[in-house]
Amino acid sequence: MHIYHLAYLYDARADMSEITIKHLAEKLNLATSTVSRALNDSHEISDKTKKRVIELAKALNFQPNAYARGLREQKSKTIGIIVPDRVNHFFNLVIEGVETVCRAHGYSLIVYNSYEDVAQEKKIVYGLLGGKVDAVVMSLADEEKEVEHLKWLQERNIPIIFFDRIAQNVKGSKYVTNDQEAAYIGTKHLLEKGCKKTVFLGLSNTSIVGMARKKGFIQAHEELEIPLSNSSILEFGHDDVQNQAILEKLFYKLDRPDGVLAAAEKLGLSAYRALAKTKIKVPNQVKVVSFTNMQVADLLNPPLSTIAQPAFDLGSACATELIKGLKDKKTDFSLDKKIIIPSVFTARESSQ
Amino acid sequence: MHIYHLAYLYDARADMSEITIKHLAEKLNLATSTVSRALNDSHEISDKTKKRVIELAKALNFQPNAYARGLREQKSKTIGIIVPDRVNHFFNLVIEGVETVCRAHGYSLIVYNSYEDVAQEKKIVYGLLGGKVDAVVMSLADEEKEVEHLKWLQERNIPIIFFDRIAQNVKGSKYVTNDQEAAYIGTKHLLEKGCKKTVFLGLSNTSIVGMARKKGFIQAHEELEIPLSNSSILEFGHDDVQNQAILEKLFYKLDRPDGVLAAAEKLGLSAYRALAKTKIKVPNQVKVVSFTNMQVADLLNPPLSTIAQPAFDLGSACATELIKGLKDKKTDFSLDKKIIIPSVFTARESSQ
DNA sequence: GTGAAAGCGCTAACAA
DNA sequence: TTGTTAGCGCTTTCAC
Repeated sequence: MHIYHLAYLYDARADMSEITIKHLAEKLNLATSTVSRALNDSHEISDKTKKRVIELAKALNFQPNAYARGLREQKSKTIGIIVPDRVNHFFNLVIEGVETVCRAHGYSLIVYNSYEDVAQEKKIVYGLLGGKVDAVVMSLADEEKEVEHLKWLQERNIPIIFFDRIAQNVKGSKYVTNDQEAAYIGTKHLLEKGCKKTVFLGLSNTSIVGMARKKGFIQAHEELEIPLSNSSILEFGHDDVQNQAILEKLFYKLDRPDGVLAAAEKLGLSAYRALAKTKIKVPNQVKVVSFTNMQVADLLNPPLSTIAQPAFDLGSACATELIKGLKDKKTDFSLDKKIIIPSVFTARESSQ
Repeated sequence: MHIYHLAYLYDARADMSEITIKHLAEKLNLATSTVSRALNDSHEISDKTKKRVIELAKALNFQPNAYARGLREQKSKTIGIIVPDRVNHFFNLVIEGVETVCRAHGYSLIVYNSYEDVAQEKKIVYGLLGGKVDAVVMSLADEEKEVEHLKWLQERNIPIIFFDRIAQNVKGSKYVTNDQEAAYIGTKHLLEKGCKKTVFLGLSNTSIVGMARKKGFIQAHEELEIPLSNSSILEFGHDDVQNQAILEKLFYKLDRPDGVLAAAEKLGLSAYRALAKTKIKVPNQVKVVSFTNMQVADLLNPPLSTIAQPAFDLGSACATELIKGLKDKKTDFSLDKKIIIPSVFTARESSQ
């Protein structure tokens, strides 16, 4: 009775569950090792056997168990990407670039979201040690306070490639855009168009990206010998409503700025909303240049000049180096180098 | 002092690639099974031993090997989500909703992108059989031509929950928004605002979502007894440039439409661009309602009325049901049911 | 050209 | 309460 019950379960399992190499081997009267070799196109297996094996595998839709293979091989053919904000369009484009290269080389990609939180980032990184990924592409969660978890990962021979918010105190390949130069170009645009009072809108985190952009803003003023007051560099938090309120106040003032460089998309939009809301007709008198990747900058009126990062290219460049290195196994990923990919500045003038 | 001891142990293992349960067991003079049980907080292990084990594990930053565990347990504590377009903002919000619930329950999430391509989707699904995920949340790649791969997955006891572009011929839980109703409301808005000649802009795929929106458009006209000509239902491909050209032509005509319902964000934007480009001053005479999740609709002029899907909620609802079912192991995921979460219609009027 | 057997790291049934 | 052992599915020596 008990036996029948078990037999029944076994049969049910046999049809319903997964096909393994062992099942194939039994059906074909071969050893599992032979089947494995045949499926991996080993040269020591006869063409005839290979054909038999592959045919049956296809017919039964055999899929190798990723975990068994990963355990045995000690690698996963998977790379991980850690971004600070999964919903952000910029990072999505980077991810798409990475994924495209991965797919082309038979790698899988797992996306992790650090929510701009170092604690979360650490959790992700240490979890990665479970062998889930062979390598990591990442943009830091926030200000670079802690790096032990990154060094730890590298010591475990899991290479890291950094992009955008790169680490300063960890060696490795770093892919960035020309943030300072781009901010410089954007600011010069404002100044050359006649802006007399420009402001820089930055997020209050001390991210390397924000710093670079601020430097570019200052650099342009210095070069054109235009004095900058303290009130020209503004810092904002993450609360959009509050930010907009501050900006509205700014634009209501009589000595309001006539040129704005926004170092983040959300700040550019907040500035734009604040301008739109000012009842006195200032919008057209204030030029805005914003770092952004949004697809609708050309639809706004007055138009928003933009600095767009080459996100997709950034991602595919990272992945290309990574996978190449993973394959030849000779690459030294701790080599410190920086690759700069230029942003695209688009000036848009009001038609009115 | 104790700490120093642990640090010493750490150094001793520093060159070894990874810490395993076996390493811990040796250091502690315990069996691997004891260590395993201690780490999993088994009740049959003494508190003292537990403490010793957990302390060392922490000090060495032990991380269990995900592949070994997955292989042994035959489950991965991971769920997969398959979306047609990873870069699309709507799907990103859904993903965020799913991820939030997953994290809260200790599940990992892997995102797969089908690129709106059924062949790609099949590849993903069959690859999933490798045991990488315990369950799947998905929105179909395209028109529902093929479903064997989905049924296959279900037969392998991997539950699927559908959302947005749901399957008609596969049983299961289906989470959707009220597309027909939302389109109906949007269209009625246009008609009540006095539009005499309305057009529906849809993508030419036959997705269930597009169909429902089209139905809503027609329903509103029928209800208000306003006749619809053939030329009122327009279908577009995926080439934005070409779409915009077609729309420009449309708006240049003397008998141009004065109301537009766009069933996809990209079409709404193309229509908007086309309107902005027409030299004759038509923009303000044409009202546009678009399905969209973009964050800047309020910045446009003339304003764009929008129908936004509750993407995050959709995602978290799917994940909640899924994980609950995975946990109690009693849920029948082949039960056919539909959960409708309402969209949000926002009417925006021109201030001019 | 093919088979037998070991072992990747983990958990659980069974022993003690 | 702890130890011994088997085995998840796969690849890879080492035999033959």
